[in-house]
Amino acid sequence: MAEHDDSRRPGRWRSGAESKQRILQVARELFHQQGYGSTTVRAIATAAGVDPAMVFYFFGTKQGLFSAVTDMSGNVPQAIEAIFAGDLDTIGARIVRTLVENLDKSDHMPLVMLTRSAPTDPRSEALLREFIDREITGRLAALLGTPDAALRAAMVNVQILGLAVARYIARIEPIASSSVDELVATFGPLVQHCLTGGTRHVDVRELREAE
Amino acid sequence: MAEHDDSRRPGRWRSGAESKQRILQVARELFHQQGYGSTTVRAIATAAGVDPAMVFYFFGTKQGLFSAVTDMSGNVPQAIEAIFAGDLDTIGARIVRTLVENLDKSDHMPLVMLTRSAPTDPRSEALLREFIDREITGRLAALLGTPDAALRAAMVNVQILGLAVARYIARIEPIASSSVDELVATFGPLVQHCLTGGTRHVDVRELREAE
DNA sequence: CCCATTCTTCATCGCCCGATGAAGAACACC
DNA sequence: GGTGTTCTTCATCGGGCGATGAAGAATGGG
Repeated sequence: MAEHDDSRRPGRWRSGAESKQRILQVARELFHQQGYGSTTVRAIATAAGVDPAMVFYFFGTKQGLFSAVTDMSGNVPQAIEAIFAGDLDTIGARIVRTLVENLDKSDHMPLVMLTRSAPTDPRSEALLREFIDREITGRLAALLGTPDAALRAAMVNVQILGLAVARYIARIEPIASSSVDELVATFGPLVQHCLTGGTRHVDVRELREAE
Repeated sequence: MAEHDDSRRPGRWRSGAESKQRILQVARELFHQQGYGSTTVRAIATAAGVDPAMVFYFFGTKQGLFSAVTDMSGNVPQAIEAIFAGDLDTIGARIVRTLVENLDKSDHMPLVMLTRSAPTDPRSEALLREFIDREITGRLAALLGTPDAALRAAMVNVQILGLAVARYIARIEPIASSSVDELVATFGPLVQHCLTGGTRHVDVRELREAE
């Protein structure tokens, strides 16, 4: 991006759809890096080689652009689908691998974007909560079927959020510069333990009436 | 806060130190709730019943105020000290309890404040990283003394960050509305497992040459 | 009583923000 | 070749931001 000079004159330049795509792509990147509040429409427009007014022409408001960007209709649900396809014994590693691989691509995967925006933007906070509830907690709870499923899913959520923040936001070592395989080796078993590990402190009566 | 009306006239009103304290207190609260970028000096001043210029009079810049607020010279290190005082077998529960109790007080404890600000403020990101490195990773690594200590400490960091984000930022259920005891019961053993659990994938040779 | 110091207010500056509205340039169609 | 639609630019508005500087009011010391 950023080759937007050479004497632009008014009038039709690109197919419109192309400009829209450029804006979307740059917006994804900047929102991903800086979150909603700290990303300005003008910065997006400049980086996309486009007049700021075009952003409003295509998306109405800044929030409209953000909604278009955080819209989860891409292939992300597909990746999530693949997690729950395999067997339960190795789902921990699959969760960690899918998470880190998708986040490393830095392309879309709105989770980091939302996590970055949630602290300052109430809308993002709600979106993040809904996303996790729907795509993680819900599916995990359904998969497990045990009465402590909600609790186990919550533990996995903590792993996911902690991993995302440690690697991509706070950039804590050695998490930040570990390879995907190393992270899977470290946190895969941990997540697995959260889901299918010993009953820990769970009341036996609850388990009995569930099976 | 917010009773700042009744015909204020220019001149000396409070002891100065009192105004400074009011500003600090309100700033702590707002930074804690909204992070650095989304909290305005004007909002702090208004909430403290004070002219915005006073903030700059006392603290120079907005960043100066933030530094004063995030200064870790209070009793927080003391709370951390208590964690490492007890024995290693129950340190997991102590970590979780201390973390949640301090965060619930919402008074200072800059960890959430920094976590909220880190996504948008590079300074906060650095501060957060340094804080965790110094107060958590360093101490844990020294306490364990094993070659995989850094890795285990990193796992604990993920737990801490994940717990903080899930409970205080994304507000994911049932983490957000659990009691302290419930969280300790759930995550204490998990943290303990990270620190003193089975060797998992760790090479046996490394463990041998450490003991 | 005066004066220096400390605290407080006010007016304002310059900047960047999100957003609007009009006007112009390239195209498509007939 | 005119005509209407689509895309693009430009100028601008209103507003909030961080920050500054001067001036005014309470205080305390001599």
